[in-house]
Amino acid sequence: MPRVCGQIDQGKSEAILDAAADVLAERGLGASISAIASRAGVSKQTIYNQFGCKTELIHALVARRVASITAPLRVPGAAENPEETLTALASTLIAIVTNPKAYALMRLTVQGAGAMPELARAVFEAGPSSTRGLLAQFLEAETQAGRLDVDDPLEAAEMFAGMCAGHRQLRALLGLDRGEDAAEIDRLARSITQRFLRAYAPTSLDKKT
Amino acid sequence: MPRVCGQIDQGKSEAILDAAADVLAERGLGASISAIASRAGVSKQTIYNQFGCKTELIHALVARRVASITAPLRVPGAAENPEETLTALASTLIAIVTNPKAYALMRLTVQGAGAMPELARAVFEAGPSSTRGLLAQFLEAETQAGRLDVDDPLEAAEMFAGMCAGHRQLRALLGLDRGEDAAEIDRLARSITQRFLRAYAPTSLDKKT
DNA sequence: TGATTATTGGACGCAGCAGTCCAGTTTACC
DNA sequence: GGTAAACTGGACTGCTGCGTCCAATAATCA
Repeated sequence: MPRVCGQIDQGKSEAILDAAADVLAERGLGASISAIASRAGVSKQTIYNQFGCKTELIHALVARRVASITAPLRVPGAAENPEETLTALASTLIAIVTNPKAYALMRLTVQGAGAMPELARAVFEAGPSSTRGLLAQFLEAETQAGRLDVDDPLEAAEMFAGMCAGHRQLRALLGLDRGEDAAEIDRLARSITQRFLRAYAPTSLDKKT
Repeated sequence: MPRVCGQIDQGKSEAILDAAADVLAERGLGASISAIASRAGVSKQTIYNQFGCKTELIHALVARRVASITAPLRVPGAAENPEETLTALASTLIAIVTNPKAYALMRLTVQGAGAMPELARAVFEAGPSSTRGLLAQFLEAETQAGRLDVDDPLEAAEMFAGMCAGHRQLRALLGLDRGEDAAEIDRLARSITQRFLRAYAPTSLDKKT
């Protein structure tokens, strides 16, 4: 059912990627193209017409997913109040780590790390790595403003991210988690932020609000 | 070359597990029994004689590896000085996270999480989960002794573990890391411990040593 | 030395999957 | 209505892997 001659059917393309995401999440990288085609309600040949090979399909899927997952990850510019900024970021990080789509993607990437190292690197750079960089910039600015005392911003950013991830990331990758309550995420985010601020508070001054 | 009639050759058994560890680390769960047999210098049939099927072989391998990896993970009893205890634990945790054998095992477990969920749970319980429990006990004791002020020991233990793991665990799982310098591990462990102690220091008292 | 048993290596059956091919059909455009 | 393009679905090739089978071999024990 081609809508535009000489052109690929965008609707089918999306349907294929959606189906691929589902099936790959369920069965891992070993999922067959036939299974994806069935799920998408599409012929196997159509998938090959549009993506060429399985690897290309996975690349396309990952690119789309990375974009949608990392979208809320913009660290706000230096606000007056680092606590609110960091709490918001912590919430986002925890939500992402425990988000089924995100860890399905990450599990896929771990599985394919051997066969497609470029993909592993791309996912890491687009997600965790770039977030760490942005957070480090924020921490550095706060330090210059005298509201924090961070000697090594990258290291501190990594600690903050690690505190948010905890074992949740591993549990999610191992399929042991069924998601986190929104209220619990909020509580955790506040707790983490408060501890982090104590750890990096300027030594000579009392901590304000 | 059977050494003892009616008995399985233990030496060969070990050789098979060693080879399986290598080959599975290189090629992931998709590695073939033939490849493992070749590496072990053993016939494929011998593997089936001793382990029955591929799944059993992997279970045996994982059991052995988990034991060897988690061996150094005993948290010492409450020492007089929490800083030394925590620094030592942080070093161990970082070393494990960046230890090729450990993350090869974890990658394997993540890959097989779909097909063998019991194995995923067992690995998680034996490793990260039990460590967190031990650390939580230590933090609770230190709190009762007045040297720390930890309201939620399990949560704090998870934060500590997260600070140690950082992105290193993910990088290792994705095959982006080539291990960490021993000096760097030591420096990191001290840095993490100091920040953690500041975050959880008793509020009304100055921090000693 | 003779009996027993594990090991070996190669062949085999079976199954699943990547990717191709093609005849027939549907759809869009002119 | 006619044409060109994409889609369908099913058959097909080629490959790889699991797990089995078996005749020959080597090592142990009595």
